[in-house]
Amino acid sequence: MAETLPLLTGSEVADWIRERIRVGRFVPGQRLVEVDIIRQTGTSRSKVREALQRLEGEGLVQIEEFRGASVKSTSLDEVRQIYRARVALEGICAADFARHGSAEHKASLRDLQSQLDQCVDERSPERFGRLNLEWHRLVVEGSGNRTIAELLKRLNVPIHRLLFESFYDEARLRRANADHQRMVALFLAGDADGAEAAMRDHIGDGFETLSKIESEFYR
Amino acid sequence: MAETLPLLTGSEVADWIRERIRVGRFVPGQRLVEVDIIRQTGTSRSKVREALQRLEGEGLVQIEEFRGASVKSTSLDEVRQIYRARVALEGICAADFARHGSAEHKASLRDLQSQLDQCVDERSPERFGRLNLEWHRLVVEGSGNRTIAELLKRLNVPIHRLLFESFYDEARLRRANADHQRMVALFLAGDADGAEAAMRDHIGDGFETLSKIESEFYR
DNA sequence: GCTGACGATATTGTTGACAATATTGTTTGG
DNA sequence: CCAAACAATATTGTCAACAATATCGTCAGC
Repeated sequence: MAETLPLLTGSEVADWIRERIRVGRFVPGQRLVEVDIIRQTGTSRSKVREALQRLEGEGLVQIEEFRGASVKSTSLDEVRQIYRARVALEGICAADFARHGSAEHKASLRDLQSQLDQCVDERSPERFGRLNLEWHRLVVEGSGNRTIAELLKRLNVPIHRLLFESFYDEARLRRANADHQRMVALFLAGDADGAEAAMRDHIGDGFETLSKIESEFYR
Repeated sequence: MAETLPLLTGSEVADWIRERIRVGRFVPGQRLVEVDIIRQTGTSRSKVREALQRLEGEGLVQIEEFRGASVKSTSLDEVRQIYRARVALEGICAADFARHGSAEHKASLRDLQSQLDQCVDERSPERFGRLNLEWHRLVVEGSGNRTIAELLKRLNVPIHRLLFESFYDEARLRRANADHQRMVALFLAGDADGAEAAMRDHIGDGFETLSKIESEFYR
């Protein structure tokens, strides 16, 4: 069960830690003690230190002198800022995807959408959450902008768990899926402005829902 | 002249390297040999290695095993992607600044604009370039979104020198300043949609100019 | 003269020991 | 019992030595 595989490079250790933060195995505020990570990953200290420095560069952990690394906590206002960035970036990706996206990408998205439609009827918010991530990732990929894709990947790490929480509200789930359906139609029609506006509304809505959730997520 | 001051922390060494990349003292493709940086900064090897790993996390350098770090070069297509991200992010900052920006921030921007106006008559593209950076930074700061500010700071590092080059074209400089003047008016009037549209056009124009410049910048 | 093999040097990767600091536990005086 | 001073431990920061690999120069053979 526990993945105590021996990791090789410092970058892989960073991936390992990032993933654990993403899924909530390491929670905000938690201290990341070097020895513990060495035990769990089977790597050397220099690799762990390298990984932690990398993650600090990404803004995911903070390092205090002689006190070590800890998972950075995210305030509600920071979540708002992240969503504002998402509105801007995914909005423009939606426009670019509608305008320049390949027929293959658009077909993939349409297929994915039909899977999402099933989830709504089956009442499986977990699965919906996963497919939802994939849906958004596909749009960004289809826009052909890897720079923005990278920015979004980083932005999403701190809010990953929140995203899933929001889909336990079924009304929100249904509304989100309706947005998705509408956007798929706009993508296929090549309506860039319409797709961008719809994406911005959709993500804006997402934050509205999120900010109302009772959560001990914030500091 | 040469700043061979002894730097203390690894993070400071990273700042030192990043600044030298930004201003073109380290050019794309150039190898960053640890010993050289140790000599120039007066720090130890572990600090330098820490700095380089951090910078790789930021995507500014690439590290190959047993071949060390080198400044990552930027293709024209990557510049395009960066500009697409800027269009999105600075656009939304413009809207937020027009909507929620403080009177103080708006006054500061108006003052800065008058300095820029002087530059146009004085024909000093270097000074215009510096003030232009400050102008954009001020808008983002005024929007109150530090997350986006951080993203933009990173995005701008690889294109910093290109930005200055574009203002040696006087027509471009005059057009840019006219854009700025128009936007300042929109900010003061609180016209969020107008400000966003203007910012997007302005930055889009910037890329158009850039992509026409003959430059050995790209790989 | 050219090419490929070989060795010398340069550069980076890794490990371990030690120093500096923080954290925790204990004792002592009130 | 509480609090402050002190001691013990844990944790991180730093450095230097060594190993692994790449790069460069040299030379033999054709």
